[in-house]
Amino acid sequence: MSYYITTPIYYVNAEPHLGHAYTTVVADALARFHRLLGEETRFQTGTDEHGEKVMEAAEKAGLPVKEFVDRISAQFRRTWDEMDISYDRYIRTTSPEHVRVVQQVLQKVHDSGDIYYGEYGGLYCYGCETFYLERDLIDGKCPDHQVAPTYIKEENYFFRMSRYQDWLIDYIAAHPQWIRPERYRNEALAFLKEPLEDLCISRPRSRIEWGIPLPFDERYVTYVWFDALLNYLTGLDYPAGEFYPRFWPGVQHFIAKDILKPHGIYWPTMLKAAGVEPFRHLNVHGYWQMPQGKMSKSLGNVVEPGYLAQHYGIDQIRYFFLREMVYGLDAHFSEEALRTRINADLANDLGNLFARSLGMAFKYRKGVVPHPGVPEAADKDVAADAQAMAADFLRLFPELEFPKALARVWEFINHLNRYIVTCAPWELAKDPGKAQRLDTVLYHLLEGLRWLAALLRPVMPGSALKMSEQLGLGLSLWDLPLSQVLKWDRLLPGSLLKKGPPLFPRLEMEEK
RNA sequence: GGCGGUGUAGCUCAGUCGGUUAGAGCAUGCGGCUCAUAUCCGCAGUGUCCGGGGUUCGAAUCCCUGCACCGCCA
Repeated sequence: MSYYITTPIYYVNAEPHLGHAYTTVVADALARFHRLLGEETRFQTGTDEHGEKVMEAAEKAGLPVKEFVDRISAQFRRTWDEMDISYDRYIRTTSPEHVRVVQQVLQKVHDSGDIYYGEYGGLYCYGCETFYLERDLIDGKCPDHQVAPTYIKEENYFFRMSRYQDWLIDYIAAHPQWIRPERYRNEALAFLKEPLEDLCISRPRSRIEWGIPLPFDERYVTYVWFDALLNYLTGLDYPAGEFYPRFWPGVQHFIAKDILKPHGIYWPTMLKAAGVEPFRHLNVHGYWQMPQGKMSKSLGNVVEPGYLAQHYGIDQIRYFFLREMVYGLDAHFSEEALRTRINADLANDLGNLFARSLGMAFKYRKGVVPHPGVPEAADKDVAADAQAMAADFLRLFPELEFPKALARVWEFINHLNRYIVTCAPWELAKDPGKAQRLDTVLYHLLEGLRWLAALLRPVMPGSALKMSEQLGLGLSLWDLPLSQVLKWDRLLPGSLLKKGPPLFPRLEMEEK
């Protein structure tokens, strides 16, 4: 089974914020997870660069459109690089490959009769890029922009989305997990209770130039969503490239709830019309609620991922994202909550466990992994719990149950901390007759840490690597599929540990 | 206006098919340890499970209703 993991391509009319970062980190963690299991994995992100709003944003910035999109797209890419995002491909909708794919699909759907030419007149808001009905207006103005829309009548091309309504309803009904979590599946079904209208997929060039020309009518460019969604096919070099048959339809799309409609309705019907199998899952997540309410520029509470990463550390942010938000639900964001997680979970529990374990190994055994003796009950408990933790983690992670998966890992961390107190190695060290017992305890501790490093790799890649280095793990204990790494007693007695700075420095809570 | 969700400890949340004294983490208080990043371990709590009514031997859980907040659609 192969995994094709995607984030949305982010719209370049605004700079990267917390929400973009969350989607991207989740997708990255899952991609790393599948790679670790030795599964064929491909992960992609990128930017969506056409449409009227982008033109406007460029104008506002006083830049030629191309220059503007280059700049913002690069900014997104830099942010992901700073956050250790392991994308295999970075898609831009202005790239020639993408333009080619969009035109091919349009032509195909046109040829098969699912695109027709028609006339549409209505009240159009340029800000929303949408036609409005009288009843939707507030005081005759667009509800979002407070601007009176203009009546325009124009001829356009329409995609016969309505033709696939029943098919889509049946497909959703037959595949309960297809759109997940369930609340969003229900929302998609709610859309479909009303008759589906055909989708207007063109914009006249007289009005907007910044888009992909329709292959069958040069007077028009493609509607930005029809263009953007196809990036998922471009990323596999559809239709002739080698990736397409390898990775389609094993697709895991990750999106935030605001773009459920395009992904849950437009996209599957587009695929159906183009003769392409549906994706495997659409994974929809919620919003980060800010302390002052919704995140918005006017409130000045937009959080930049780059700032967080620099201030608190990449892995700290990644951990927080996955631990604090139940996938699919909204969650609260605050720097205070972040600091609390960092100190309580990372510095105190995990970081300190790691430091005290290695500290004792150096103090009592000169940094050499000892040979374990015959295990006692407490030791066997540790080994058994490690196995149980791994089993739970491996089950929960692909179900997107990140908080549960991590909480389970932390149960094991607590177990190891308790194990230390119970066995009291500092007492054993005082009695030469208990040398072998001390060896056994230290070995079990270090071996437990090795399992932690292995499992935390998708979540905190940088820290996991530091752990593996300090544990003296060679490539044979690290760069292998998890199934081979996760075997108790694999840590090699006699191998050398390495000292290092604290994995997760404790933050002072007073400072702000 | 229609549909849906949420409401549980000071805070953030878990509570499967209805079944003993309703749970976790953080914060708080007390005790223990000294290997460790003043960390760790143990103990202690505290609750009108949003209000009201109903079904049931038994309701945080099911039904009705009211309130509050949120989302989607129109």
